[in-house]
Amino acid sequence: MTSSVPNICKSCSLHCDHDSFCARLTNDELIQLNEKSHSASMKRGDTLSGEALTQWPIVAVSSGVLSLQHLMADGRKSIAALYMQGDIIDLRGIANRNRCNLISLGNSEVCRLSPDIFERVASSNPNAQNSIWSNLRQQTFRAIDHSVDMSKKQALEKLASFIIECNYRETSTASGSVVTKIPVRRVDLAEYIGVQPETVSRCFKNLKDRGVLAFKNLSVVTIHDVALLQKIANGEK
Amino acid sequence: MTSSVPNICKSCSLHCDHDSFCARLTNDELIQLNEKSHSASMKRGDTLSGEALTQWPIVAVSSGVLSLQHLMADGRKSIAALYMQGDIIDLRGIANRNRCNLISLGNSEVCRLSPDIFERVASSNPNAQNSIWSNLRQQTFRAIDHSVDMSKKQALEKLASFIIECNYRETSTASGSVVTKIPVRRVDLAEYIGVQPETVSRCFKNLKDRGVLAFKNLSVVTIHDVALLQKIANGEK
DNA sequence: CGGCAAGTTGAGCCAGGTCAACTCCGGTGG
DNA sequence: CCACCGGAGTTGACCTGGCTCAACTTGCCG
Repeated sequence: MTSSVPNICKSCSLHCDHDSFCARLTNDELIQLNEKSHSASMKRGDTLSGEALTQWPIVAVSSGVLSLQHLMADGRKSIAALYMQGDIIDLRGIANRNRCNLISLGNSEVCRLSPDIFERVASSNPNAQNSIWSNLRQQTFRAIDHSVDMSKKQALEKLASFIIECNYRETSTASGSVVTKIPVRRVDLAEYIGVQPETVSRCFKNLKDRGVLAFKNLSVVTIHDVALLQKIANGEK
Repeated sequence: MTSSVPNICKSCSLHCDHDSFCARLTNDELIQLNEKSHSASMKRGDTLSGEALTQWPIVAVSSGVLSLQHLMADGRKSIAALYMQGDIIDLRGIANRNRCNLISLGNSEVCRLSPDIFERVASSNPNAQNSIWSNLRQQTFRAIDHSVDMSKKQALEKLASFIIECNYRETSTASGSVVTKIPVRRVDLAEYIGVQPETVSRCFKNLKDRGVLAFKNLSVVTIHDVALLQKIANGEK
């Protein structure tokens, strides 16, 4: 049996990107996993929830941005987490907790992995296991940092943190780049950092007026004063 | 070689509690891990940070409550996460992110595991690995839920969520018990839910006045109306 | 029975929520 | 090519929940 990379994986960032999960698999493992998995394109608003998540609770993000959304009884909506390229969303066991949906915030490519094969590969391939573990830990740290941001920071500080986070998480061609893409709409950003869209707008204006950053367009900003942005995010002045 | 459980483990909740990590180890594994680990008692304010965490980034909580604290530039302090009995705190890789400390909020017993042995056991014992994974996922979900609570809820709702979370995480003798221990001081609670101590006090008063709960003493409450508490936590009325 | 830390209560103030009006922009059809 | 439309983002005016600061009460330990 010749084992060659499945076609669909050849062009997938999860396979091409050196330190993501799929890149660590042997060809055989990749084939097995691929056979039992579904890859899918999603567009803004497409949702995975309920049944779909119970049966296929593991989703790998190849491109785009997904959000985990919670809905409160009175209709307040909030984005609990953002997932981007390389994240492996493992929602097994979340059913015990609050109901929530996985919603794409734009065009995105995902791969819905078979839990069985995923688990099997994870325990037989330590290299792959490390990758998963490290990604999961990163998600935990991100969630923890985010909850700190949400609990103590004020709006401007939250926005600054968010921009820095965007810059940091960008599939950084040149890391430390000062041109950063804001990969979500204003209203999604607002839901993620827990303020109103109006407030986001005002805070962006504030940063622009102070010369901290400039807009190329709505979704691309140039950071003129990284140090100051970091100070703001960290609560100085 | 006779393999018997190390003395120190015999009385440790991590070993006795059926579904926690240590309980899943073979005696040999337990002995190996124990040899290279330090167990320690901590009291209120005792801190693990910097060097100590870099070299020994994995801490298992046997009893008590630990907190992960972030400090902002202007002195605002905030508790990012609470760890209780059975949690395995794996801080490997957190150094890339914000500096933070692990601080005990009262008397607690911890076991600082050797990363090497921990990793080795995890990959050779799938049963143990499952336990670790599941705990880490729970931590992630908790952090995500918490960040939702922080970002969109108001003080009363946060407090209600916190009480429910306490009740849920209690090493529940009888689950669903309406008597719940608040395992932290008011000021720590306030830092965790991101409000001022004064506000915590006012919200507790509110819940008491409405008959939702009653105090046995400062740290033990009886929930008289679980349904209402849940509604409040979820933002109804 | 002090003495101190922890928690509570009160009064005033401000960051950000709310609501409404307005602008901007891309798509569509006459 | 322009007029129109609808959704996204912005701006302004007002209001309120929770922060602040200060005084007071309670509980715990020697």
